[in-house]
Amino acid sequence: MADKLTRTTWIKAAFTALTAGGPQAIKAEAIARSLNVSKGSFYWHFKDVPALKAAMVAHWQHGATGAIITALDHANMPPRDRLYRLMELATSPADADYGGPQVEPAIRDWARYDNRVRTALSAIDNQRIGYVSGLLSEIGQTPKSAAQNARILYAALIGLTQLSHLPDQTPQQDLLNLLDKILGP
Amino acid sequence: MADKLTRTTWIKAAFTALTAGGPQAIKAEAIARSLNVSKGSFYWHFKDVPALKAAMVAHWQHGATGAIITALDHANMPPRDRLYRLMELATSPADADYGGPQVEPAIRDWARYDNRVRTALSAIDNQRIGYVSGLLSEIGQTPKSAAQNARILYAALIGLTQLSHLPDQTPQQDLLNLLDKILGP
DNA sequence: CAGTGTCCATACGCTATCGTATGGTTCACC
DNA sequence: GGTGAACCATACGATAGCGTATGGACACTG
Repeated sequence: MADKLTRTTWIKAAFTALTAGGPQAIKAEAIARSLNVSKGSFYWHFKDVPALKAAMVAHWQHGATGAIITALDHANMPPRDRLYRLMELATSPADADYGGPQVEPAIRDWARYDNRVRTALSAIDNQRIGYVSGLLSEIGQTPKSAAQNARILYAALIGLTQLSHLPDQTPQQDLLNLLDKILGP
Repeated sequence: MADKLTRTTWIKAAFTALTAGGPQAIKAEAIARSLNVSKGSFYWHFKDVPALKAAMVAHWQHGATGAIITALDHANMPPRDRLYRLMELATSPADADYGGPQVEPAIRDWARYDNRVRTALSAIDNQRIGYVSGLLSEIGQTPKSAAQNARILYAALIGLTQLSHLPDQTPQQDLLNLLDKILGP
């Protein structure tokens, strides 16, 4: 607690604030209070609040790229199993590095009101959809239907995550069931 | 322009602000400026800002209930055609009454940080999913798989709406294709 | 034409947040 | 043990938003 803070400490605390209160909760003094320091510390590490936000976007974009996908590529699995595993990992709350289990929805919200975030998120979305589309192509689907099915799978994942507050929700089961429909018998 | 404002005028302007800038953009003075009046007008029509927000939620919840579904129920269609028509209507930007074509995503974001909005949205979500589930049951699906497929369809709809910024996006085509997969041959 | 209610403008105090300026503390290093 | 850099606290002015208080413009009514 008596340690010096680092830039990354501030970024993680900012993500915590983002998931809890939305983009408007990224405020210098509020985050400073959550870290038990004053905002004098903040303005030493960052030029201003926009600089913190830019650092958050860069940090997230960098981390969201490889985490799951690279782990999957190193696993020696056929594409079909890799898809099932991907759906399982995607529905497990493992975004813990960025301040909470619900970082992505908050990012997606943030992107609606901030062009820089939207650009970063679009890049990530395209990359992930492209990856899934590639796996579906390996299985034998045509490029066109592979791309479409990848969009559907990814969209369902996003939607199920947003609906997870509903009672009796099992996003993982639903998603695996959808994958069965898409892969066929 | 010289007309007197009404409560509904304020609510619609507030929805415009919501879709453009998010929940934190619902500010009395800012909306007053967008209406070319002073905030003295606002505090005559509403007790305070939370009262405006409550009125917005009530207004949206009331309108989001029947619009499409009641129109469908009055149409003499078999359940299968009704599902196709529902998917078409749901992907057409017809939320114009609430201040823009992207009200629902903004509401969904807002719900993450406001319990009252979350309650209202959950009710609407459950109602819609229940309706779709009912249609699938009429076709012959078991209650369990009908409920699951309804969740998947609705989740895909939400996700595709959020991904609509991607290039070459045809959410409607993707959704109809998913419906084919769910309905079977 | 006096009275009353509706709708809005203006002015005020209050609080939160921003960014800056300035000084203090701690530690490494010579 | 003196120096300088890293890190943080405190104090300040400026701005924005909230809610209130008060009065003015206007229409309707008797």
